[in-house]
Amino acid sequence: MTNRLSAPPALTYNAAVSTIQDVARLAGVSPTTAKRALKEPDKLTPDTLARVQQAIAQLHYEPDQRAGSLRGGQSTTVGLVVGSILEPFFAQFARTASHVLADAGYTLIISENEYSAQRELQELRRLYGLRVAGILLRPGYGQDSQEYLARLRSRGVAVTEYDYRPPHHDEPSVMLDNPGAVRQAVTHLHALGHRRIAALGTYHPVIHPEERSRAFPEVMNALGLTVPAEYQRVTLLNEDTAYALTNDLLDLPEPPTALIALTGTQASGAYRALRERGMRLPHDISLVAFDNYPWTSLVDPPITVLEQPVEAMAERAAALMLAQLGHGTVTQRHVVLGARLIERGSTAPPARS
Amino acid sequence: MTNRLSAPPALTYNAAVSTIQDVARLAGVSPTTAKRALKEPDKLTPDTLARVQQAIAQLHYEPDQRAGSLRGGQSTTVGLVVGSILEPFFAQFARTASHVLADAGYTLIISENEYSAQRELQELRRLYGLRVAGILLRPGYGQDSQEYLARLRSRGVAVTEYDYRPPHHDEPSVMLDNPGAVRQAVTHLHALGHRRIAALGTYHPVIHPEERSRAFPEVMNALGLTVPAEYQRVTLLNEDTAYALTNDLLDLPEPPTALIALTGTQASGAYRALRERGMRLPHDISLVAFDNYPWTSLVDPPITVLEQPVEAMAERAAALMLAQLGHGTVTQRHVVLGARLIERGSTAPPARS
DNA sequence: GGATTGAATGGTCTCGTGGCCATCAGTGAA
DNA sequence: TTCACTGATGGCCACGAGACCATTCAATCC
Repeated sequence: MTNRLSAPPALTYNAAVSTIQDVARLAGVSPTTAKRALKEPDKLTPDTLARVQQAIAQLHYEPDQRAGSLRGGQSTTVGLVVGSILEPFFAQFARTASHVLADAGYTLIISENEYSAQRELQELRRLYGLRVAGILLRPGYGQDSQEYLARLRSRGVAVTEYDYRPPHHDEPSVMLDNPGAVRQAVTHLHALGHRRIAALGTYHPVIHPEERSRAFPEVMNALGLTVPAEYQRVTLLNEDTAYALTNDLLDLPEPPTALIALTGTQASGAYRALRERGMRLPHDISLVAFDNYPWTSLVDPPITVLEQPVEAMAERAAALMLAQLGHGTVTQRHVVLGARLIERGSTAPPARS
Repeated sequence: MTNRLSAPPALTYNAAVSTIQDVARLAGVSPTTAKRALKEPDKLTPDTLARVQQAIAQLHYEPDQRAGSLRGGQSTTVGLVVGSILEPFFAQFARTASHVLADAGYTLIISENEYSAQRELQELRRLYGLRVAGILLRPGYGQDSQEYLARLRSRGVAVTEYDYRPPHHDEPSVMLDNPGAVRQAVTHLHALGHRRIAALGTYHPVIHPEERSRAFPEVMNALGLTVPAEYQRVTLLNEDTAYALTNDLLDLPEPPTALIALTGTQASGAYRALRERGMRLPHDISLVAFDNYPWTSLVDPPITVLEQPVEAMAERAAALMLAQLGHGTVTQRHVVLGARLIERGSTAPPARS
């Protein structure tokens, strides 16, 4: 079991790869005719067609997509840039988009920017190197790649954005109705009697002008409530910062009676903090989480969540992409879909203190 | 906002795409020289090199990988076939493998077989259509694609298997030490005093000869324990069947005092069943789960798990792949890595009944 | 001083497919 | 009979980069 692996003898192997030329030779026709057996079979005599098909079957011929796309035409690959494939939102999005694109003959190439501008640029470069026909992008993480993206567009790469829409962008896009979702959460908590509500998000107006964080104070104000300044901390969107922020919020002299986690990842961090402090849901505090992640219905009590229509979002995004690639048309350039509030056990009226 | 999307005017756009020819023309050298500026810069006069680099920068030239790989050489893409990208094991595997391969200049194309033989064949075809240099495969789901896989190999596609190794396969492979992992779980429970232990797996000897299910009775026997026939039900590996099977096991006259879930997905189904029945862990029953999934440390009590070294597995698999593609060598064709038992709150001595 | 060497650069062909035009045989109408 | 037309098939070139060989020119050696 200690054999050395080395490069396979390419020549020997490649000899077994058959091309349309081989098919043509075996069938006794020209390459052009052989090709037509695949693309325009009705242009051939039934007899010729059968002969070519027989040759194709015998040689197990399968066209080389690289060569096909090289000659002027579009390539059959589409890139998908996600934040992290470990995140169920992105994984589900990738799966659904992949299905829709596969039905139209495209292959999805998934790449992660890992929430880093540098990585994003790197991944966009890689995708362009493969000459993808289009890119489905979750923008906003890598500010620096704006310029590069513009260049890609000018080179005929179709771009569709999802989940976030940067200001001044006019790419076709698919978005969640973030203000509406936040409103649902706040209204739900407000109706239960909560007044001191905090949202775990990022409030930085420039670096990451995240729609949900921006909407939260506005929605609160509309209900006659204010968000104390100490509830609005600028943080990143990951699990650890949500954990830390939750602890900080609960250490305040006037801690919130209800928490809204603006992403599924933050919900996980918040939940961990609550559990470690021995707080009981919903008695000691109420929690609403974005994203209907599997664990939210596994814990006790299950968490009240705002479910994003991930599959619908991916389907619409893929359709927008396909339209740009010349497959079908769509009427709406900018799609906005609503979230669904699923009431479970983590929300209840606040305890009387 | 109701503009119609259609195909971009390809000609206009393509005019903006620059090739090595354009670079050469702008720099006033031949295409060959221009190419050398990228591949063998030390072969050029500093003056010439600078001129070409200036042209490259000005035109934002980036090589077309398709064209490069078409000419005899290997392509720079590698396919990864996973069961489901929603499964954290696969997602983590994909991420790590992607990193390792990217460092060697390869792009990973992820595709899901969704545990279906038909889908797997379809995906393998698609990958071959793109002429990937190699395929990282979780085999065993699609029995039918064996033949196709052999054909791919004979066409020079490198194949590396992970997570499961079908009998009579000699592909380079990376496996978990499944018997050893099962032994760790059983030994742990045995030491706590458990005797009636059940494992959620699939015991079918032909359809899916899964190593873990096969190892379980053997490990039990080695400890002088037997597995009752009614504990060994043939099931699929998904969440719902694990849920149903758990309920069935607990309805038996002599229910197990400890459960081992042989996959992370089955653990989730089992946990759901236990919680719905109001059973308290670890008082009423003990639970050990394969895979250290995020939710297992989020629930109360956290679950005792067998952690797979996913990143190490992916790194080794990617290294095996790279070795076959001629990048570096490895000494071990078949890698087996051990699991780590993480004792948490879901296991304890059985209650005296 | 002519031959030799080697560095620097250029020319040409190839990969597998798609697009376009050419060819050829057969058919029907003027 | 001839011509226009159509259906079936073939020839040729382009796509963009890489491999390999050819060429040029200057420096060096005997």
